[in-house]
Amino acid sequence: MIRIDYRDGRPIYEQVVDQVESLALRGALPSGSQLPSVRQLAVELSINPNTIQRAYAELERRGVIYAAKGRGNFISDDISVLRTRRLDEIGAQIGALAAQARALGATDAQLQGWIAQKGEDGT
Amino acid sequence: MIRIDYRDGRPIYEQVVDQVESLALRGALPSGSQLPSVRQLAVELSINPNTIQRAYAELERRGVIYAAKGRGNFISDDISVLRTRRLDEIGAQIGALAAQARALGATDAQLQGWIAQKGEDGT
DNA sequence: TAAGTGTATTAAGACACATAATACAGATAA
DNA sequence: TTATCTGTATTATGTGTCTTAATACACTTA
Repeated sequence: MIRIDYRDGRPIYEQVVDQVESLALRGALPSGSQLPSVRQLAVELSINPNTIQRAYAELERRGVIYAAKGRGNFISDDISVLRTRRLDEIGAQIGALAAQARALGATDAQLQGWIAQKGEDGT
Repeated sequence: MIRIDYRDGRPIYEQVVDQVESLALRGALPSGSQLPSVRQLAVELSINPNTIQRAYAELERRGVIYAAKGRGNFISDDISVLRTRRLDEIGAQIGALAAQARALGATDAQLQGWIAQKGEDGT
């Protein structure tokens, strides 16, 4: 379900955070569904439980999951507001990149092409 | 000309690389123009010469500048191909972000709005 | 020759990341 | 109750990156 890429320069705990958040925001992990336990996921991914614990703590800080002592970690309700917040972040990033591109001489047509859907050209 | 932001989590040498590259690709630093010497820029920014040396080495590796032993560092010719390469990178990033946004339910109108020029609404 | 260039090396400290080994408290099923 | 799951906290250790520091050497130019 979750995969670690050791060629990726980012920390392991950050990769776990991003993947769980992505699955939750897309609805692949429904609200209330239980995540693997800290120790279990550590065994699955062959990494240290402390690293999983750090990832889960960050996910709880972001409101993506909640922890129930002795029971486990679960996907939060109110995922929709998190999805809206995430879309705002992506929009800000795209806006900044678009501004950079314009400063380098990119045309509107180029920008349009970059955000066009791929693999759905109707042929 | 170059500024270090210590609240920025990125390494100093990386900030120097990005800023010099940006100035060069925008034409603010014309081809052939001389950069501050390793020691001089280190004094200006109050950082270690080794850190500047590392930044300049990376800029040379990217083809943004070239080093002439005993003379100094200079902006490369052929900046245009670097600009094209950089635009390709930005395009790939925007494309990836756009795909993420669509997966979260973003509409075409939202995507259009994000890449629209800011501060030029003609009012 | 002297002063300024780039370049290379070695050492040290600070910090983040990850691992390892425990320990403790809460929840739950036998 | 007991056993075994859960989350959580702590301390120690190792590794790698970033940065500083102190030199040293080769090249260029006034």
